Amino acid sequence: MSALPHADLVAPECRTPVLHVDMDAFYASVAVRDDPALAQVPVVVGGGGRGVVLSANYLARSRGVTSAMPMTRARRLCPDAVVLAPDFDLYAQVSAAVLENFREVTGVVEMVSVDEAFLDVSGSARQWGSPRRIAEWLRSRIHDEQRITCSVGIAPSPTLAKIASRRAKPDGVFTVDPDEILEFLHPLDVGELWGVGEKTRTLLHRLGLRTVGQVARTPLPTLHRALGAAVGTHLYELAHGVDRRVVVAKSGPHAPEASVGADHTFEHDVIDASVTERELLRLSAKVATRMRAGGVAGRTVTIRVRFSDFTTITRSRTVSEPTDVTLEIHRTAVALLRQLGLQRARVRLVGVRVSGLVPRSRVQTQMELGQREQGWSDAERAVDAAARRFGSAVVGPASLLAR
DNA sequence: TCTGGGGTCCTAGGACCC
DNA sequence: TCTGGGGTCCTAGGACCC
Repeated sequence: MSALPHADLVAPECRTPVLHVDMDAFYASVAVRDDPALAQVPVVVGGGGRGVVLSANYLARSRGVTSAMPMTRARRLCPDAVVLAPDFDLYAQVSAAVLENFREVTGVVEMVSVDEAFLDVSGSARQWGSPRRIAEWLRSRIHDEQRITCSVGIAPSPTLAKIASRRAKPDGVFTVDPDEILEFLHPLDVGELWGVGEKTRTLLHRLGLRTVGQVARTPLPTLHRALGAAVGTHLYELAHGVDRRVVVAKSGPHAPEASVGADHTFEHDVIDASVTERELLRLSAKVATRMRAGGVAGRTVTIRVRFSDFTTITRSRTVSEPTDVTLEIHRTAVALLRQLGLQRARVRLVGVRVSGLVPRSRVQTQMELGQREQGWSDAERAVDAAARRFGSAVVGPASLLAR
C-alpha cells in the first residue's frame, strides 16, 4: 500500500503531457530586439538607486549578474553594462501576443506570469503531433513574430515541466519522459523544487537532505516536524513524482484577485512622519484606483513598514463595510501607522494592501446606506474618468499636488 | 553585496459563539 | 462550578513565486 494519500488520483504515468514555456531573459531580450546595437553588450534591466535586477541578458549573466541581485552590486560586477529601466506596458503587449500563439495550439493555457505559461496539450496531438513538435512549432513561431527566444519543458506534470524548462535554457527544449521521472528528479538539489526557496533549502541541507532523492527517503512525519504539514506533504509528494498541480485555463482577464496592494521604497530612509503619511496617501490612491478599475471593494486594510535594518512589520484592520475609496483606505492606513508610535524610526518602505475583496456590485446597497461614502466613491470614479481622458497629472488628492 | 514591487498561501494564537 | 471541543473570524508574521 502506498504511503501517498490519493496517489492513485495523480499517478504521474497517467498524466497527459504539459508544456512549460518560459521566455529567455524576457525583459532584456525585448530591449535587445528593439535596439540591435545592444546585442553585443551586457544588458541589465532594473530599478533605480535601491532597485534590484529584473532581467539580464546572457552576456551580463556570464559576468555574474543574476536576477533579483541589488543593482549596486550588478553595476560593480559589470560596469560596462547598459542599464535600462523596465517598460512594463511593452512587456504586457509582447506577452499578449505570445499568449495568442499558445491559444493556437490549445485552449488550456495558464499564464503564470508575464513571461511564462503552462500548456495542457493532451487534446492537441491529433492536429499538431507530438508535444515535441508542438514545442518546436511554438518556438519558431514566437521567434518569427516576436523575435525573442524561449525555452520549453515537456513533462507529465506542471511542476516537472517547470523544472525541465530550466534545463532547456537558453533557447532549447527538454523532455522528461513518464518512465524516467524519478531518475530525473532524485539527483536534483532540493532547491530545484518549486516551493523550496532559500530558507527551506538551507533548513533541509542542515538536516542532511541535499537531494530530492534524500527527501523521498525521509519519513513523512519527519518532514512535517521540520517544515509544517503543508510544505512537508507537498515536498514529500513531489519527491515521489506526485504533483497535484493541474493546468488551469484562466478565464479571461477577470480572474478574481484576493488582494490589491502597492508599496514604495524611499530613495533615502525617512524619519519625518508627514512624509510617510503622504506616501500612504499616494499608495492608497493607487490601490483604490486599481480596485475601482477592477470593480472590487475590500474590508481589510494592511500596512507594511520596513525599517532601515530591513525588519518588516504589518498591521491590519478590518472594517465593517467594503470600500474602494482612497480617503477611507488612507484614513485607516494612517490610523494603523500612528498606532505604531514610531518616534525617530528610520523607515525604508511603506505599503498599503486591501484584501477581503468582493465584487463592487455586491456591496452597492450597503454603500448607499452610508451616503457620504457613496458620494466619495462616485466622486473618485469621476476623477478616474477624467484621468483617463486628460492624464493622471491633472487630478489627484490636494496634498499630493504642488510638491 | 545591502536587498523592488506585485502577489499567494500557510501557521499560530486569541476572541467569540455554540 | 468547572471543563470540553469545534468552527469561524481576525491579526501578525513568514516563506515563496516572478
